[in-house]
Amino acid sequence: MVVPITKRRIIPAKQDITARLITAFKEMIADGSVTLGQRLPPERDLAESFGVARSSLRQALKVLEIMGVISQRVGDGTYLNTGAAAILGEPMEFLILLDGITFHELMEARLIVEPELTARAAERATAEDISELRGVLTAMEQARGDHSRFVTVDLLFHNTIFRIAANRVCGLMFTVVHQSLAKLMDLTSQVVPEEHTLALHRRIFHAIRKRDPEDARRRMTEHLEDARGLLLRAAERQVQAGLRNRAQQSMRVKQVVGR
Amino acid sequence: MVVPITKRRIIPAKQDITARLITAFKEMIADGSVTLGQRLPPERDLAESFGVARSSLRQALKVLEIMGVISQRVGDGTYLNTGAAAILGEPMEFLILLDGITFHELMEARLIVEPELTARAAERATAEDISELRGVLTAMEQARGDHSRFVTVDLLFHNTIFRIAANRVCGLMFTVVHQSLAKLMDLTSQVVPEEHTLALHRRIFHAIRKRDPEDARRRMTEHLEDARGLLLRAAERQVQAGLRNRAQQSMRVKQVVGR
DNA sequence: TCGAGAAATTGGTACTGCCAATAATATCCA
DNA sequence: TGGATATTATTGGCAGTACCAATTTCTCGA
Repeated sequence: MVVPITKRRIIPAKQDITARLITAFKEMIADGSVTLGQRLPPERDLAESFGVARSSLRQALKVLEIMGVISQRVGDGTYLNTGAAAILGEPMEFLILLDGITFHELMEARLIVEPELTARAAERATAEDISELRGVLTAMEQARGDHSRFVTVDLLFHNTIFRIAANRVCGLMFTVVHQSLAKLMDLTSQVVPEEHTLALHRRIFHAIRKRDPEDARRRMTEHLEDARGLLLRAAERQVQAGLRNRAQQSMRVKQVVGR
Repeated sequence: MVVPITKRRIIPAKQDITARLITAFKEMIADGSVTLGQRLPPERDLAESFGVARSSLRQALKVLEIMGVISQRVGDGTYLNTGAAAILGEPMEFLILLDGITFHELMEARLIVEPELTARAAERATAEDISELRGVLTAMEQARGDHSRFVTVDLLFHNTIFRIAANRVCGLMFTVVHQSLAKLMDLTSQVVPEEHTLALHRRIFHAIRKRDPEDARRRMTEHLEDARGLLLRAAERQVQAGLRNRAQQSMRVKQVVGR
C-alpha cells in the first residue's frame, strides 16, 4: 500500500519550487499515481525522488495539508484525503476576512441557490432518496432537546437535499457557505425554536415527496427567510451579551451584524 | 508604509506551528493590524516577533501565498493582496481532481445559479449598471475577429452581471467555476460563432435593461444551454485532434467528455 | 502466545549558510 | 547640476543538518 518511489521530474518553469511541486502533485493525482486514501512515501524519500531538499518539499506538503488535500501524522505518514469537502474551508475564511463578506451576503447566497437546488431535488428524488430524507427528518424529531445534535441533523437535512439535487459543485459550495456561517456565529450556542423549524422542514420534505419542484422551491425560500430572521435576532442578542467575551469573539459578532 | 513590529503571541494550541501562525495572521487581518495591499515586515523580523524560526514562518507564508492571500517578491517584500478573487482557484483545482468533477457538473452549476443571479441583476440594475453593461456589449462587438479578446470580454459580461446582482459570494464562486471550466478545456483555442453568441448576449442585456427578471432568467438559461452544447461539441473535436498532444492534455479532455 | 520494551520510522521544528533578485544609495561622468 | 551607472543593503528562495516527539514495528522474554 505504498506508492512506488519513481524518479519524477518536477515541471521546469519560472515558478518557485513550491508551486512546481504542487503542480507535480496535481499531475500525480490526475494520472492516478496516487489514489484517494493512499499513503504517500515518507518526506525524505519524496524529496529525493523529486530532487529537492526535504525542507522545500515540506513547504509544498504543508500547503496541501492546510488546504485539506492531505493529512500528515507523525510517526505514521502522509495520506491523500478522501472526503474533499473541507478543501474550500480555509480559503473561504480568508475571503470572508479580506473581502469583508457579511452574514447578509452569505444568507442571501443561500436564498439564491438553495431553493433552486431544492426544486431540482424534487425533480430527481428517487424512492430511496425520499426515504433517506424521511430518516433525517425523523432523526431531527428525535434530537429535540439535544441542542447541538439538533443543529447537526438540521445541516444534514440540507446536505441530503444537495446530494439528491445531484450537483456536487453547488452542493460543495453551499456546504462551505454553511460552514462559514457557522464560524461567523456560533450556531450551537443559539436557541432555536425546534418545533417551528421542524414544521418548516416537514413542508420542504412533503414538497419533495410530492415531486413538486415549484412548491419545494417556495418552501425552501420560506424556510431560509425565516432562518435569516432568527439568526439575525440571535446575532443581535449575542452582541448584547458578548461584550465580556474576548476581543476576537466580539469582533466577529460585530462583523455579523455590520454592513 | 510598514507594519510596526510588535511582539505578537501566537495562539497556544495543540495544532502544529504553521496552523497557529495562519490563525495569527487571520487575527491580524481581522483586527486591522494589516490592511489590504500593505507591505508586511520582512520574514526575519516577522519570525522574531512571533518567536518562531524563519523556516517555520516561511511555511505559513508559503501557504498564504499559494492560496493567493499574499504575494512575495524577492528583494522587495511581502504584500497582502487586494483582489481576493483568485483565492479559491487553487483549492478548486484539487477539488476537481479529487472528486473527479466533470464539465457537465460545472456547466450545470452555472445553469442553476446564473439565471437566478441574472434575474436579480435585472431587479437591481441602476442606470450606471445598464450603461456599463452596454459598454461591455459594445466592447464585445468590437472584439469580433480577435479570438482571445472576444472570450475575455465574454467573461467580463458575465462578471459584470454578477456584480450588478450584488452578491459577492455567488459572484466569487462562479468566477471560480468559470476559471475551472477554462482550465478544464482551453477555451481560447475554441472557435466560437461570434455573431450567434453576440445575439444571445444582446437578448440578456435587453431583458436587464427592461428590468424584466423573468425574461432575464429565461435568456440566460437559453444562452447557457446553447453554450453547453457548443463547448461539448468543441471538446469532442479536441479529443479527435488532441491525441498527438502530451498526456496531461489528453487526460484533461477525456475528463471533459467523460461521465 | 502474548506482552513489554527496544529500535526504527516518520513528521515537526529550529538553525545556519548561501544564493539571487530587487531596491536603495552612492558614485561618477558629461 | 543632472542623469546614468556601479555599489551596497535588503529580502525572499533554497539546501542542508541536527534534533525532537509521536507512532509503528520489531524483538525478546515470560
